[in-house]
Amino acid sequence: MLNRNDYTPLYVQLQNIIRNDIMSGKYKDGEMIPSEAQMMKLYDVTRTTIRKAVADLVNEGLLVQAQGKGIFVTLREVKHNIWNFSGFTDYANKKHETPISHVIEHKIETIDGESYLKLVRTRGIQNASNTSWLTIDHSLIPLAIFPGIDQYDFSQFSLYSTMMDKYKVRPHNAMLQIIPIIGDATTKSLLQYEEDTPLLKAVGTVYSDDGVIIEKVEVIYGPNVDFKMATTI
Amino acid sequence: MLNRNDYTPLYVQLQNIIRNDIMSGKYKDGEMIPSEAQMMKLYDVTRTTIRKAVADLVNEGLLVQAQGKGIFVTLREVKHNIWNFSGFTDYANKKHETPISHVIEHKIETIDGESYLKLVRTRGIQNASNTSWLTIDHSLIPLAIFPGIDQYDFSQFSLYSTMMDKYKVRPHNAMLQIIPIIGDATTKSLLQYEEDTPLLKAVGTVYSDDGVIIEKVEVIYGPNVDFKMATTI
DNA sequence: CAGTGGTCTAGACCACCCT
DNA sequence: GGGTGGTCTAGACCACTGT
Repeated sequence: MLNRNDYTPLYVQLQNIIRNDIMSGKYKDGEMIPSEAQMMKLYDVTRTTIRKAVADLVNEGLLVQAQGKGIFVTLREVKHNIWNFSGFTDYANKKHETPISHVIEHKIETIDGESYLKLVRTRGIQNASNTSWLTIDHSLIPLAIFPGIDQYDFSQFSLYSTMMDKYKVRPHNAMLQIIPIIGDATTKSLLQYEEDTPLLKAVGTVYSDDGVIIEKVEVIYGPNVDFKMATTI
Repeated sequence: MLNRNDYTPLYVQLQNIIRNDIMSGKYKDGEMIPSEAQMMKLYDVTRTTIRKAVADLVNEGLLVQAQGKGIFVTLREVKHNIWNFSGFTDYANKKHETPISHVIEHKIETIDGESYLKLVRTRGIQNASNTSWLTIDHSLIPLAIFPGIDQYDFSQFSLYSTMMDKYKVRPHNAMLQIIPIIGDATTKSLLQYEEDTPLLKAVGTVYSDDGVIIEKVEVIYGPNVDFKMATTI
């Protein structure tokens, strides 16, 4: 039942109840769950609260609503919409998820006489019980522009926040190429999937306001990541 | 302004207005749009309606809301797109190549009580001696908006030119999702490649100035197409 | 017809952010 | 403090679905 003294919003509590009922098998795939009117009585909240809870679950892809029929369970892949470079952390927070980074590689590398911090990370979100890894990021950060940036621990701190806060350099735009790939064994194990699902990789360069290259980046997106964009024609 | 006699829900009308204001550059990337309270006065609807409109656009990834701050545009504008929807013809001409279209399917189809022209084409460029096919396009064009558009031969005429010239409807913006796929046998034979190279597919919706859906589109890009973009962070 | 979700109104109180 | 979004209440009328 709902706890009105809890600081957790009622609609979140309600979502958890519904999610649980689905996961525990009380409501099975394709089956109808109680109608909005029934849930109003059942949980003693208004329809707005019910609809907010349901709308979010519809958005997650766990439920579908059909006018005149009811609310039905549709178990399928949960898709996320982050192709953004701009802030994995922001994205995760917005979704009420906890962002996680794991540093795989962190070393200084010299390429064509230039020193870079090479950073390889996996990034994901952690909810309640389990962690899902979403991307593998390879970054090269020029030490000439960010001297000493190799001291920071980027499993804890956001790369872009550090650039802005400590170096007063703001990532501004990026040139990217999108490439479809078949993940190799390492990729599969890092992103925890099995089949030969093709993935997306973005390869490109990130520039500051001044047009200086501040990062060369390569991001592999896992099978659960949605890559959405808007464009003018 | 909103039209209360229109059968279109107010929040949809509102979404179209906001989407348009973003696409037209009235609200720029990163900028704040009017607050919920301001929009209540501006459009004379309740906050619920505003919030519904905004919530959907947040979900589309066009806006973000920040408590205590406001509603902000997060348009990741694609500036250079080799793959553009805006006119395969234009693109080819710019490259001094001759564009070619081949119509594979051209028929009327009814989906959910709506009639559409279903158009499947392969498109490519022809230079000197040989032709290379670059994309496979699936389009659904609503006949309610383009009555009689099925009479035109789209191996000869550009779809968008026809829309503009004959129907005075201008494609304005698109919402797309990019998906990596493995081509099936048909795809391989149409795009003339052999190996199990993964390809890119764009699935989305094209809107006119008025926010009306004028095309549902699915484009498969062949192995020779570069998918590049520039974006602000 | 009764039951379902879809839309909308008119309020209320709160937590958060900035100055 | 004043403005912002976040949550919630208590209604209303409508369109759609099934029997």
